[in-house]
Amino acid sequence: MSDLYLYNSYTRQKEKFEPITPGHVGLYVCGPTVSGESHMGHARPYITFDVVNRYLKHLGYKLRYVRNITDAGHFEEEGREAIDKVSVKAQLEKMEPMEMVHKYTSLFHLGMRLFNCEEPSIEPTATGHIIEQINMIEDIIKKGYAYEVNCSVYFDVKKYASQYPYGKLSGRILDDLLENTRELEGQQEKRDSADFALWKNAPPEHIMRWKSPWGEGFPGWHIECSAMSSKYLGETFDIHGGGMDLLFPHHESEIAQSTIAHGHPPVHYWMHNNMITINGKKMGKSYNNVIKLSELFSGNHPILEQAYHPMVVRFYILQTHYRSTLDFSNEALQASEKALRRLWEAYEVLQKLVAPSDTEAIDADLENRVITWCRECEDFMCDDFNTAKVIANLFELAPVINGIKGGQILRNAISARTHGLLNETFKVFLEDILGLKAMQEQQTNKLDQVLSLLIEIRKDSKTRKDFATSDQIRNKLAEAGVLLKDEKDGTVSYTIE
RNA sequence: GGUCGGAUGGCCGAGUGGCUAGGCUCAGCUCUGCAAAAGCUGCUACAGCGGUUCGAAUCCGCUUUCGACCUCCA
Repeated sequence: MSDLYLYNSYTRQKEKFEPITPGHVGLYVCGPTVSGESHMGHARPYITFDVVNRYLKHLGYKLRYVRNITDAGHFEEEGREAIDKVSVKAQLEKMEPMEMVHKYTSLFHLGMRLFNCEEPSIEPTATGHIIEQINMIEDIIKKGYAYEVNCSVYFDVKKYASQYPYGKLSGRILDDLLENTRELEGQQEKRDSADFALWKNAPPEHIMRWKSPWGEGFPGWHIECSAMSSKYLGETFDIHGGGMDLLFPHHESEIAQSTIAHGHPPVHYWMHNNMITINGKKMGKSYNNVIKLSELFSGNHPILEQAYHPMVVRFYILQTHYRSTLDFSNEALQASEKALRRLWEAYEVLQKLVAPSDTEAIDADLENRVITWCRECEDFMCDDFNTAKVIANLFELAPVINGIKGGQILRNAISARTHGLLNETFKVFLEDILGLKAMQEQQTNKLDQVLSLLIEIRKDSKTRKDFATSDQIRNKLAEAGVLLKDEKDGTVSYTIE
């Protein structure tokens, strides 16, 4: 097993990954809040950690990957806030909470499937773990680090900070937080502004509510992840992932809660992906600049010049290192589309290439370069999941593949063994690890027969030098999105856009 | 205001001391009936100013500038 190094947000440096139990990894990733449709920004962590999940498996680890669904708390469907406050009647007309949660969970799952993200091992919901959360809160109260006020429970940050390194993960200083003069709801109840809610009393109009030792209410913002991660991964687990914007207060609070409840910090390695920006600004609900996944895939959004295939978006995200910001633009996405298409075609060419018969390479220099490019992919992934460099190397290999096919490079320039390595590298890295797949479905036999006929007719007319007919066939098919390619060997292939 | 992180060629985007990132665009060439695709060639950048060093995009300082977090937020 190669040594994997990953950047730990907690220590702010790359560290060698050492699992708690040899051969096993516990991975927890903060999942979506299903009060609205996922947008492009949400895609980043799920794709990033899908690759982490895939790569850890590739390294031979047995993985338990837990990603929660936040379906509880103080949320309302997007765009409905105003209506909610207008009247009780409006409330009767709107969806049941369960209905809304179901709708957006389904949409989220659809998005994940389109992105070719593997399913987590466990996908626990917050509403399914109210009891676990209540138990944990009771435990924290018992230990003296939480207090009840007006049927709500708050975590005593000041007390915690006097004994534990509160703020270390997010680089926060407690005194600064205490000086915070912002006026927030429920602030008066807290002993200190830095305290956070473990349980909140539900006002009469609040639709999601559960009985608890402190009255009817709902869990606080951070407790679900602590309760569910410890339930399924243990009190201490290997990797916790999420977006950088969750560093504070979410993950900082998770550490505090779990540390009190269990007596030790919950996580060995914290991983955070950076944001997707648009015009330099973070894409987010509060900025009103989101592009929803359905809009992205349909092109139905004023900013979008076209629709983008999920694989293009995935590829676009993986072309950048996960800890860098990634700025959205049509230009960048279109460039990714072309790049992916070229890379994928090279992969398909490679699969059809006849392996060289010789065990000796004619071109020793090329042989060595190919071997190096292939081998480096593993090193790049082991260096904090550098997918950008992996992709760059695959692009180094693409001209070799195309060159062999086109005859510019001799078939025996590389050895049979290296040809095998090349095949293996593309399969493993492109498909298994980066999780990319073909952008179009396999063509049906019928369509293939129809196209074969047209290709045949075109070939005849070309032989007769009737270029008007042959060009008409090619142009009309192109208009329909079927591109014909005259290959060097006289055959004709087609691709469908 | 506090904390943290960026500023790389036409665009996107890797890269922590010397060695080519890569992609897209653009130009030329090869192949082709023409095209497309593919291949080859060309395009040499690191915000600014100082400093350290034999040598810096890469280390240090300052300046300018953008952003994230500090509130729900992937």
